[in-house]
Amino acid sequence: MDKLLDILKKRHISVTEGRKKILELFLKSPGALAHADIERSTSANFDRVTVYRTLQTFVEKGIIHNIPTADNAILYALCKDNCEAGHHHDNHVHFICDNCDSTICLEKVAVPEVKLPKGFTKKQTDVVVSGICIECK
Amino acid sequence: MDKLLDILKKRHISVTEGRKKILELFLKSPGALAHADIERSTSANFDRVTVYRTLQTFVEKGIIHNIPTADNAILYALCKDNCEAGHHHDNHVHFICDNCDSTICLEKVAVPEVKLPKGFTKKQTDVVVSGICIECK
DNA sequence: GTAACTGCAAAATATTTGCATCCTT
DNA sequence: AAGGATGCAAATATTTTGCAGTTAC
Repeated sequence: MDKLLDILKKRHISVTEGRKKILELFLKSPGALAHADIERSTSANFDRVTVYRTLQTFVEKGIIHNIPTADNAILYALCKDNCEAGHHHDNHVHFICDNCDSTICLEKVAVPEVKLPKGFTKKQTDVVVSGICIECK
Repeated sequence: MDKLLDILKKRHISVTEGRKKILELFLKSPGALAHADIERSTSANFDRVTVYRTLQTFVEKGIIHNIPTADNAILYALCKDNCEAGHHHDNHVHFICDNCDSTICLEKVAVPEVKLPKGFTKKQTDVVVSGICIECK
Protein backbone atom coordinates (compact mmCIF):
# COMPACT_ATOMS: atom_id res chain seq x y z
CA MET A 1 0.00 0.00 0.00
CA ASP A 2 2.73 2.41 -0.90
CA LYS A 3 0.84 5.42 -2.10
CA LEU A 4 3.84 6.76 -3.96
CA LEU A 5 4.34 3.68 -6.07
CA ASP A 6 0.66 3.39 -6.58
CA ILE A 7 0.37 6.84 -8.06
CA LEU A 8 3.29 6.38 -10.37
CA LYS A 9 2.41 2.91 -11.54
CA LYS A 10 -1.14 3.86 -12.26
CA ARG A 11 0.23 6.30 -14.83
CA HIS A 12 2.58 3.76 -16.32
CA ILE A 13 5.65 5.84 -15.84
CA SER A 14 8.84 4.41 -14.47
CA VAL A 15 9.56 4.73 -10.80
CA THR A 16 12.78 6.62 -10.21
CA GLU A 17 14.43 8.24 -7.24
CA GLY A 18 13.71 11.71 -8.52
CA ARG A 19 10.05 11.11 -9.11
CA LYS A 20 9.59 9.44 -5.77
CA LYS A 21 11.26 12.26 -3.88
CA ILE A 22 9.40 15.01 -5.66
CA LEU A 23 6.09 13.26 -5.37
CA GLU A 24 6.77 12.69 -1.69
CA LEU A 25 7.28 16.41 -1.28
CA PHE A 26 3.85 17.04 -2.67
CA LEU A 27 2.27 14.43 -0.44
CA LYS A 28 3.93 15.88 2.62
CA SER A 29 3.43 19.52 1.87
CA PRO A 30 0.36 21.28 3.18
CA GLY A 31 -0.34 23.06 -0.04
CA ALA A 32 0.90 23.90 -3.45
CA LEU A 33 4.55 24.14 -4.37
CA ALA A 34 6.43 26.45 -6.64
CA HIS A 35 9.21 25.21 -8.84
CA ALA A 36 11.66 27.01 -6.59
CA ASP A 37 10.32 25.29 -3.48
CA ILE A 38 11.18 21.95 -4.95
CA GLU A 39 14.59 23.01 -6.10
CA ARG A 40 15.44 24.39 -2.69
CA SER A 41 14.22 21.36 -0.82
CA THR A 42 17.13 19.64 0.85
CA SER A 43 15.51 16.25 0.66
CA ALA A 44 15.22 16.43 -3.07
CA ASN A 45 18.08 18.32 -4.54
CA PHE A 46 18.29 17.44 -8.16
CA ASP A 47 19.42 19.22 -11.18
CA ARG A 48 17.19 22.12 -12.18
CA VAL A 49 16.55 20.38 -15.42
CA THR A 50 15.31 17.24 -13.77
CA VAL A 51 12.85 19.24 -11.74
CA TYR A 52 11.53 20.89 -14.87
CA ARG A 53 11.16 17.60 -16.64
CA THR A 54 9.62 15.82 -13.71
CA LEU A 55 7.02 18.50 -13.13
CA GLN A 56 6.18 18.51 -16.78
CA THR A 57 5.71 14.75 -16.77
CA PHE A 58 3.54 14.90 -13.67
CA VAL A 59 1.31 17.51 -15.22
CA GLU A 60 0.98 15.54 -18.43
CA LYS A 61 0.06 12.42 -16.53
CA GLY A 62 -2.46 14.18 -14.36
CA ILE A 63 -0.64 13.72 -11.07
CA ILE A 64 -0.36 17.41 -10.42
CA HIS A 65 -1.84 20.48 -12.03
CA ASN A 66 -0.62 24.00 -12.16
CA ILE A 67 -2.27 27.02 -10.70
CA PRO A 68 -1.51 30.26 -12.44
CA THR A 69 -1.43 33.33 -10.24
CA ALA A 70 -1.65 36.95 -11.23
CA ASP A 71 1.81 37.76 -9.98
CA ASN A 72 3.36 35.44 -12.48
CA ALA A 73 4.18 32.69 -10.07
CA ILE A 74 3.20 29.19 -11.06
CA LEU A 75 2.17 26.80 -8.37
CA TYR A 76 1.80 23.08 -8.68
CA ALA A 77 -0.63 21.11 -6.60
CA LEU A 78 -1.49 17.46 -6.26
CA CYS A 79 -4.58 16.27 -7.93
CA LYS A 80 -7.08 14.38 -5.87
CA ASP A 81 -7.34 10.61 -6.15
CA ASN A 82 -10.16 10.73 -8.58
CA CYS A 83 -8.18 12.72 -11.04
CA GLU A 84 -7.57 11.19 -14.38
CA ALA A 85 -4.99 12.50 -16.77
CA GLY A 86 -6.49 15.71 -18.03
CA HIS A 87 -9.35 15.73 -15.54
CA HIS A 88 -8.44 17.51 -12.37
CA HIS A 89 -10.66 18.02 -9.38
CA ASP A 90 -9.01 19.93 -6.65
CA ASN A 91 -10.96 22.17 -4.40
CA HIS A 92 -9.15 23.92 -1.67
CA VAL A 93 -8.17 27.56 -1.50
CA HIS A 94 -4.49 28.35 -1.67
CA PHE A 95 -2.88 31.19 0.16
CA ILE A 96 0.39 32.84 -0.77
CA CYS A 97 2.10 35.09 1.73
CA ASP A 98 3.45 38.27 0.21
CA ASN A 99 6.01 38.44 2.97
CA CYS A 100 7.51 34.99 3.55
CA ASP A 101 6.43 33.72 0.16
CA SER A 102 5.19 30.43 1.47
CA THR A 103 2.15 28.73 0.10
CA ILE A 104 -0.47 27.37 2.42
CA CYS A 105 -3.41 25.20 1.67
CA LEU A 106 -6.49 26.40 3.48
CA GLU A 107 -8.18 23.05 3.82
CA LYS A 108 -11.01 24.55 5.79
CA VAL A 109 -11.84 27.09 3.15
CA ALA A 110 -13.86 25.58 0.37
CA VAL A 111 -13.69 26.86 -3.14
CA PRO A 112 -16.87 28.80 -3.74
CA GLU A 113 -19.17 27.77 -6.53
CA VAL A 114 -18.69 29.85 -9.64
CA LYS A 115 -21.52 30.30 -12.11
CA LEU A 116 -20.33 30.47 -15.67
CA PRO A 117 -22.13 32.11 -18.57
CA LYS A 118 -24.02 29.87 -20.95
CA GLY A 119 -21.84 27.85 -23.26
CA PHE A 120 -18.93 27.45 -20.91
CA THR A 121 -18.13 24.14 -19.31
CA LYS A 122 -16.32 24.13 -16.02
CA LYS A 123 -13.78 21.51 -15.29
CA GLN A 124 -11.72 22.98 -12.52
CA THR A 125 -11.70 26.04 -10.29
CA ASP A 126 -8.58 27.38 -8.61
CA VAL A 127 -8.67 30.09 -6.01
CA VAL A 128 -5.46 31.75 -4.89
CA VAL A 129 -5.56 34.39 -2.19
CA SER A 130 -2.51 36.48 -1.45
CA GLY A 131 -1.75 38.63 1.56
CA ILE A 132 -0.04 38.19 4.91
CA CYS A 133 -0.06 34.81 6.56
CA ILE A 134 -0.53 34.00 10.21
CA GLU A 135 3.18 33.55 10.78
CA CYS A 136 4.16 36.92 9.41
CA LYS A 137 1.35 38.83 11.02
CA MET B 1 -12.08 64.34 -24.92
CA ASP B 2 -8.94 62.46 -25.68
CA LYS B 3 -9.46 59.25 -23.83
CA LEU B 4 -5.78 58.49 -23.83
CA LEU B 5 -4.76 61.69 -22.12
CA ASP B 6 -7.66 61.42 -19.78
CA ILE B 7 -6.60 58.02 -18.53
CA LEU B 8 -3.03 59.04 -18.00
CA LYS B 9 -3.75 62.37 -16.39
CA LYS B 10 -6.22 60.87 -13.99
CA ARG B 11 -3.34 58.82 -12.60
CA HIS B 12 -1.02 61.78 -12.42
CA ILE B 13 1.68 60.19 -14.46
CA SER B 14 3.42 62.07 -17.19
CA VAL B 15 2.24 61.73 -20.74
CA THR B 16 4.97 60.36 -22.95
CA GLU B 17 5.12 58.93 -26.43
CA GLY B 18 5.70 55.45 -25.12
CA ARG B 19 2.81 55.47 -22.75
CA LYS B 20 0.46 56.89 -25.30
CA LYS B 21 1.36 54.31 -27.91
CA ILE B 22 1.14 51.36 -25.58
CA LEU B 23 -2.09 52.52 -24.06
CA GLU B 24 -3.47 53.05 -27.53
CA LEU B 25 -2.66 49.44 -28.33
CA PHE B 26 -4.75 48.31 -25.41
CA LEU B 27 -7.65 50.54 -26.35
CA LYS B 28 -7.61 49.24 -29.89
CA SER B 29 -7.13 45.59 -29.13
CA PRO B 30 -10.19 43.47 -28.54
CA GLY B 31 -8.70 41.46 -25.72
CA ALA B 32 -5.68 40.98 -23.59
CA LEU B 33 -2.12 41.48 -24.74
CA ALA B 34 1.04 39.65 -23.91
CA HIS B 35 4.29 41.43 -23.35
CA ALA B 36 5.53 40.00 -26.61
CA ASP B 37 2.54 41.38 -28.52
CA ILE B 38 3.46 44.85 -27.46
CA GLU B 39 7.10 44.42 -28.22
CA ARG B 40 6.36 43.12 -31.68
CA SER B 41 3.87 45.81 -32.52
CA THR B 42 5.20 47.91 -35.32
CA SER B 43 3.41 51.00 -34.14
CA ALA B 44 5.06 50.89 -30.80
CA ASN B 45 8.51 49.54 -31.07
CA PHE B 46 10.37 50.56 -27.98
CA ASP B 47 13.12 49.07 -26.04
CA ARG B 48 12.18 45.89 -24.21
CA VAL B 49 12.98 47.60 -20.99
CA THR B 50 10.63 50.45 -21.65
CA VAL B 51 7.83 48.02 -22.28
CA TYR B 52 8.52 46.27 -19.01
CA ARG B 53 8.59 49.51 -17.12
CA THR B 54 5.52 50.92 -18.80
CA LEU B 55 3.47 47.83 -18.13
CA GLN B 56 4.61 47.83 -14.56
CA THR B 57 3.60 51.44 -14.14
CA PHE B 58 0.24 50.81 -15.72
CA VAL B 59 -0.42 47.92 -13.37
CA GLU B 60 0.62 49.96 -10.37
CA LYS B 61 -1.62 52.81 -11.37
CA GLY B 62 -4.55 50.56 -12.02
CA ILE B 63 -4.77 51.14 -15.76
CA ILE B 64 -4.26 47.52 -16.65
CA HIS B 65 -4.22 44.29 -14.70
CA ASN B 66 -2.57 41.02 -15.43
CA ILE B 67 -4.28 37.78 -16.15
CA PRO B 68 -2.84 34.48 -15.07
CA THR B 69 -2.68 31.85 -17.77
CA ALA B 70 -2.07 28.16 -17.61
CA ASP B 71 0.78 28.14 -20.04
CA ASN B 72 2.89 30.52 -18.05
CA ALA B 73 2.41 33.47 -20.35
CA ILE B 74 1.33 36.71 -18.76
CA LEU B 75 -1.44 38.65 -20.32
CA TYR B 76 -2.38 42.23 -19.59
CA ALA B 77 -5.83 43.67 -19.98
CA LEU B 78 -7.34 47.09 -19.52
CA CYS B 79 -9.02 47.71 -16.23
CA LYS B 80 -12.50 49.05 -16.09
CA ASP B 81 -13.08 52.70 -15.32
CA ASN B 82 -13.65 52.24 -11.65
CA CYS B 83 -10.20 50.90 -10.92
CA GLU B 84 -8.09 52.89 -8.55
CA ALA B 85 -4.36 52.58 -8.17
CA GLY B 86 -3.67 49.58 -6.00
CA HIS B 87 -7.32 48.70 -5.76
CA HIS B 88 -8.42 46.70 -8.69
CA HIS B 89 -12.13 46.53 -8.65
CA ASP B 90 -12.21 44.65 -11.86
CA ASN B 91 -11.97 41.53 -9.83
CA HIS B 92 -13.61 39.15 -12.16
CA VAL B 93 -13.13 35.48 -12.83
CA HIS B 94 -10.76 34.37 -15.53
CA PHE B 95 -11.44 31.40 -17.70
CA ILE B 96 -8.86 29.30 -19.49
CA CYS B 97 -9.99 26.96 -22.21
CA ASP B 98 -8.40 23.54 -22.07
CA ASN B 99 -8.94 23.14 -25.76
CA CYS B 100 -8.00 26.35 -27.54
CA ASP B 101 -5.91 27.60 -24.64
CA SER B 102 -7.29 31.09 -24.79
CA THR B 103 -7.83 33.15 -21.71
CA ILE B 104 -11.09 35.00 -21.29
CA CYS B 105 -12.12 37.62 -18.76
CA LEU B 106 -15.57 36.79 -17.47
CA GLU B 107 -16.49 40.35 -16.70
CA LYS B 108 -19.91 39.38 -15.54
CA VAL B 109 -18.71 36.84 -13.04
CA ALA B 110 -17.56 38.42 -9.80
CA VAL B 111 -14.92 36.89 -7.61
CA PRO B 112 -16.70 35.34 -4.66
CA GLU B 113 -15.82 36.50 -1.17
CA VAL B 114 -13.40 34.16 0.55
CA LYS B 115 -13.34 33.94 4.33
CA LEU B 116 -9.87 33.42 5.69
CA PRO B 117 -8.99 31.82 9.01
CA LYS B 118 -8.02 34.13 11.87
CA GLY B 119 -4.61 35.71 11.50
CA PHE B 120 -4.56 35.88 7.75
CA THR B 121 -4.85 39.15 5.89
CA LYS B 122 -6.24 39.12 2.40
CA LYS B 123 -4.90 41.41 -0.24
CA GLN B 124 -5.91 39.83 -3.49
CA THR B 125 -7.99 36.94 -4.72
CA ASP B 126 -7.47 35.22 -8.04
CA VAL B 127 -10.01 32.84 -9.41
CA VAL B 128 -9.15 30.81 -12.47
CA VAL B 129 -11.67 28.44 -13.94
CA SER B 130 -10.66 26.02 -16.63
CA GLY B 131 -12.77 23.98 -18.96
CA ILE B 132 -14.22 24.36 -22.41
CA CYS B 133 -15.04 27.81 -23.68
CA ILE B 134 -18.03 28.87 -25.68
CA GLU B 135 -16.11 28.82 -28.95
CA CYS B 136 -14.89 25.27 -28.58
CA LYS B 137 -18.11 23.86 -27.28
C1' DG C 1 15.09 73.65 -13.78
C1' DT C 2 13.83 69.42 -11.77
C1' DA C 3 11.96 65.17 -11.66
C1' DA C 4 10.66 61.62 -14.31
C1' DC C 5 11.14 58.71 -18.54
C1' DT C 6 13.95 56.33 -22.02
C1' DG C 7 17.56 53.66 -24.31
C1' DC C 8 21.59 51.10 -24.10
C1' DA C 9 24.57 47.85 -21.97
C1' DA C 10 25.08 44.37 -18.95
C1' DA C 11 23.91 41.54 -15.06
C1' DA C 12 20.92 38.29 -13.05
C1' DT C 13 17.27 34.68 -13.73
C1' DA C 14 14.72 31.35 -15.84
C1' DT C 15 13.91 27.81 -19.29
C1' DT C 16 15.15 24.66 -23.05
C1' DT C 17 18.05 21.48 -25.71
C1' DG C 18 21.71 18.03 -26.90
C1' DC C 19 24.22 14.39 -25.60
C1' DA C 20 26.60 10.90 -22.96
C1' DT C 21 25.70 7.96 -19.05
C1' DC C 22 22.96 5.48 -15.82
C1' DC C 23 18.72 3.32 -14.18
C1' DT C 24 14.16 0.89 -14.65
C1' DT C 25 11.62 -2.65 -16.48
C1' DA D 1 18.99 -5.46 -23.72
C1' DA D 2 16.11 -1.34 -24.79
C1' DG D 3 13.92 2.62 -23.67
C1' DG D 4 13.53 6.05 -20.70
C1' DA D 5 15.49 9.21 -17.03
C1' DT D 6 19.23 11.98 -15.34
C1' DG D 7 23.18 15.23 -15.09
C1' DC D 8 26.05 18.35 -17.17
C1' DA D 9 27.12 21.91 -20.36
C1' DA D 10 25.57 25.25 -23.11
C1' DA D 11 22.23 27.68 -25.87
C1' DT D 12 17.99 30.67 -25.38
C1' DA D 13 14.86 33.49 -23.36
C1' DT D 14 13.25 36.53 -19.84
C1' DT D 15 13.53 40.08 -16.44
C1' DT D 16 16.11 43.44 -13.68
C1' DT D 17 19.47 47.09 -12.75
C1' DG D 18 22.65 51.12 -13.44
C1' DC D 19 23.64 55.02 -15.71
C1' DA D 20 23.78 58.75 -19.02
C1' DG D 21 21.01 61.38 -22.05
C1' DT D 22 16.34 63.23 -23.08
C1' DT D 23 11.68 64.78 -22.29
C1' DA D 24 7.49 66.39 -19.72
C1' DC D 25 5.64 69.77 -16.79
